[in-house]
Amino acid sequence: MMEAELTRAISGALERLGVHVDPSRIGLERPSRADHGDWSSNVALVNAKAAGQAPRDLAQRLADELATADLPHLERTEVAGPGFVNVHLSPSWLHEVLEAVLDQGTERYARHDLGAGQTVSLEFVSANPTGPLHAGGGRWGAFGDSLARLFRRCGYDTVTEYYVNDRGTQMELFGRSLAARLLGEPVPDDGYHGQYVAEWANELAAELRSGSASGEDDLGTALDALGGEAYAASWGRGRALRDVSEALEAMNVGFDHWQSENELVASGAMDGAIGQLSDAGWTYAQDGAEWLATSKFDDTKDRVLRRSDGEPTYFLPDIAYHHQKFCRGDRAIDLVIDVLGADHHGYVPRIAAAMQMLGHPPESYEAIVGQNVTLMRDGKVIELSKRTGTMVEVRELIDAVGPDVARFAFLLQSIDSRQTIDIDLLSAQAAENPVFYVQYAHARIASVARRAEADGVAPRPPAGTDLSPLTGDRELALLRALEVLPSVVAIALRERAPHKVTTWVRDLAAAFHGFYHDCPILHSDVSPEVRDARLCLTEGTRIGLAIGLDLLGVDAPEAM
RNA sequence: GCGCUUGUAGCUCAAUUGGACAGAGCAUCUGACUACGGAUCAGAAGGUUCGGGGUUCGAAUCCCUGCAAGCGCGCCA
Repeated sequence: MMEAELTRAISGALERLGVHVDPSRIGLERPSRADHGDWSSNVALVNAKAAGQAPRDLAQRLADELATADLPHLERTEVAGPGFVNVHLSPSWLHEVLEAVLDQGTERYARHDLGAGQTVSLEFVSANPTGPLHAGGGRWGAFGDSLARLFRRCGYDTVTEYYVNDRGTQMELFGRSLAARLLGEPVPDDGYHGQYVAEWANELAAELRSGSASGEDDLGTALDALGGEAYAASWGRGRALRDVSEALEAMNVGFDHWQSENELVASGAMDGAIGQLSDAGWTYAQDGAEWLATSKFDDTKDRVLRRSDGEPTYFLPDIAYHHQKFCRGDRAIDLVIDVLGADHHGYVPRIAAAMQMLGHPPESYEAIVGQNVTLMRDGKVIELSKRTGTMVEVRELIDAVGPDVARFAFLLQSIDSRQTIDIDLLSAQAAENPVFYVQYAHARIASVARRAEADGVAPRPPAGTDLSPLTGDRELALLRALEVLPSVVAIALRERAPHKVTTWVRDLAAAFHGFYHDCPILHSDVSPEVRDARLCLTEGTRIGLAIGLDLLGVDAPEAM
């Protein structure tokens, strides 16, 4: 808001100086150093050459012109460094920010309409339904879910989805492994060897026994009666999905849509897609297989759609799936996003190519590729292996440290950077996890509110409280932190970087703890005017923390 | 070999995407209210932003190059 007014003022001042700059290209930022003012612009620096003036000269004339402009809260302007124009405002501008925070509350503050009228589909996790979710998968759950929350807060109609690869070789192997365990036979070499397979086989056995009329039939015939390995596979699919969804639910991650590959194929979507591709002339036959000319786009080579034995590769249903994501139900999706691990990045060019062949504009499909998680236990890397069955389940991680610590840990750093999680180290240091620092700030505020209510002073910050007493360094720092939230939300969305919210929420908590330490609120020697203003600031902070923690999918506790 | 991603304090990571003196948390050291919740606060120490060139008012960020790490390069998924 202030930013828009400043842009307008600078633009007007430049016009009066005869320098024409597109308002959208006027750079404005909040300086990191307090003595550089509240806002700073580098327009003079950037446009000096075009204006034919020395940067500092232009800056000085702009600063002078700006000083005479009708700009609310303006205290003074100055030129600094190579040609920055720094703007110093009176604290009243931050008091207005706090008023807006209190007025708009958790629902409306830092909410944008950037995506009004647009729909987005976000797919993430989509781990094969052949076992429990690996702890590394938690990163995609936390990231995808928080990104979806950012999209929603920015006004996008958002659908989250999980693709269930319940068809093909891996499912067959899974069913065979489960059946083998059930019958006490050796698990195939390339099958699933994890401990969970044995446990699930026991569950299946119990179901088979209780389902059979006599209760004594041998398991082999009971299983065969239901469909043998195929039944084991489909039973196992359901068992795995229940496990996965419960684990994600525990981390506060949910999906709007679970898309089964089997159902997709059965619906004829795959045939429709391949028909459309061949009609458009993008397919060709070679060596008995059917190919898609993805190299006509960014892909390095063409890809097989249908093997020479007639079976579709995984790629074909995937195309059909992505194609239909653009038109789920009765509404068109403007943007389809896949969140993928680095081990799948090679897959992006081919699916992007296929989407363009099907008539979707290039910018309507986006792949976010994140780095995988390395899991450690007591300082040693754990390689997950289907063969030996070694893995760490998210469930174990959540059980060990709790959902908030786990989720915060996943969202602590950029998705571009590799993440190492040592489950022992994280457990041992769970109490020092930064999430508690933030939650503690929220709980403290709740505690202050309770105390204030018990004391009968200002049950809640009354509207129209005079905020002008808020001029101390700690108070201003806290106000500044609050002021930034709307742009943090917008930037985090634009950069697809939920971790920026994590960084911000820690900053806000730090500013609050500092304020709380130095600025008594309810002490008897605090005047009612100061007390009320500080109560307002406290409530505003609570709103900011609640918004940030909600975006991160982490609880904002009233007490700890 | 080619491609994608990454390289920042002892460790784990940030850095308003080209801005001013690169910041936090752990870990180390030193301090702080008769507690509105000490799960807090203040201070100290810690840096050739992997090396080398370049672009410009200005580079951790962009370009070139070298080094190192992870991942990918199937009629597997």
